Amino acid sequence: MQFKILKKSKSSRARLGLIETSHGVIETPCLVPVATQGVVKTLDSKEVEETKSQILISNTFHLHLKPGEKIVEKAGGLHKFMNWRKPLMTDSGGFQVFSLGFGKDYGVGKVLKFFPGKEGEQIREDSQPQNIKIDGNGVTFRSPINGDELFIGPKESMKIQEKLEADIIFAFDECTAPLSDLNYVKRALERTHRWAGMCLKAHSVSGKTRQALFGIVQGSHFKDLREQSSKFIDSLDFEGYGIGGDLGSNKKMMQNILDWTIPNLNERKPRHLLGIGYLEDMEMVIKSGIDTFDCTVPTHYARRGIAFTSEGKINLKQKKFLKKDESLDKDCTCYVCMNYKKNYISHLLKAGEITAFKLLTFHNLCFFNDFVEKIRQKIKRGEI
RNA sequence: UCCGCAGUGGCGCAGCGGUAGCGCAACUCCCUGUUAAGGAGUGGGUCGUAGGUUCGAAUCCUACCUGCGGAG
Repeated sequence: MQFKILKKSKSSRARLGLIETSHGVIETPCLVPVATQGVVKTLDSKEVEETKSQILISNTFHLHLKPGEKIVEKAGGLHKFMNWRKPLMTDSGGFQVFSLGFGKDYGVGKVLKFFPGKEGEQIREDSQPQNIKIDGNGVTFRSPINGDELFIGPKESMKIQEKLEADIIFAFDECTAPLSDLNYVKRALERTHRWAGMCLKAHSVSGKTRQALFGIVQGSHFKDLREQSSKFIDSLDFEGYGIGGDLGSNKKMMQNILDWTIPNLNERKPRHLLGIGYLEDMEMVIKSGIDTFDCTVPTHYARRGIAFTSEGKINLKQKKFLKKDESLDKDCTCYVCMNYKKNYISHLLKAGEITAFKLLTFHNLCFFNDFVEKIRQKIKRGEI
């Protein structure tokens, strides 16, 4: 992998760049659609390409469980397996430490909402999630499929990701919950940092040099820890960075966290923001210096019946859309907007037809990719 | 014409003496490295009509209306 910076903004940390991989070139800043199980839900790979998506991210934990990395390896790697010829990332399974652990226990996401209600609850040092066990070597999960115990640590994650053969892979980390207290996060950060070293070592020994390994910065919403983590991860020999973990309880905090982190990272390496990507977050995130970011929102919300448009989100399940004989977005030129109307998509949703999800997923990805393209244009023109 | 069954929120039903619930639909909100075609909440009924019995009736009785089934 090679990263070339084409232009740096004079007014912010935004930059235009190219990430070159053996499966093609990505123009950054860039949205990374989520293909957890080796598929962007409801679309096939040809359709995803038609949404102008440049790179996808799949998941180590999910593909390890089903179908297992050996199957993917024998099929010729994930690109071939899913018939996706463009670049791919795999996430390390570190997010599942959170989502299947404390995230599940407390019913929270990585961006904390309604902080007042949950203020009393704190995850303290030495506490463990109910369903998984975290220790210095890694994490013991329970398979959501059959309840089997399964252990994933840095070495295991690397081994799985190498067999999956994505172009960019991530170090195994512990994504902490936003309710974690300072002492918990300190301990978790020590683990994540130790694991980062182990991942680098495991990956270099295996000789799979075609894959770029990115290290992940953690530290929750604590300034000292974010600074410490970004400096530490930068000191290691990663080819790029992921910024993960909880990102505070509001947009301002998210920006602060990026401001504490990004200045400490080598500017010649790409920076990926893990799991963030509401439309309203994008410009801020890019101005903070993020090159790529993945987010389930365009695809996930599509399956809730929601379309993103230039006039905001609309919920096509609402009865009123049965009477709207117009495209999802008047300015969008995607295949769905050129060929289908709100009334039909609304009808499909109400009839429980899966094609509704496909049309909405396709449009949302086009809309998000267009949105980022416009931000790239703004950087090019020197506007941000 | 007779006999039987049924009429309860938009729809489908439960309740069968102490002044109404459920599912679906509707509407609102939530989802940010996918446990996710998921979750939370709100509104809406003078219980076919008219009488009667009773302290009290959606619940018992009578008549009528409407629908379904059967007989002739």
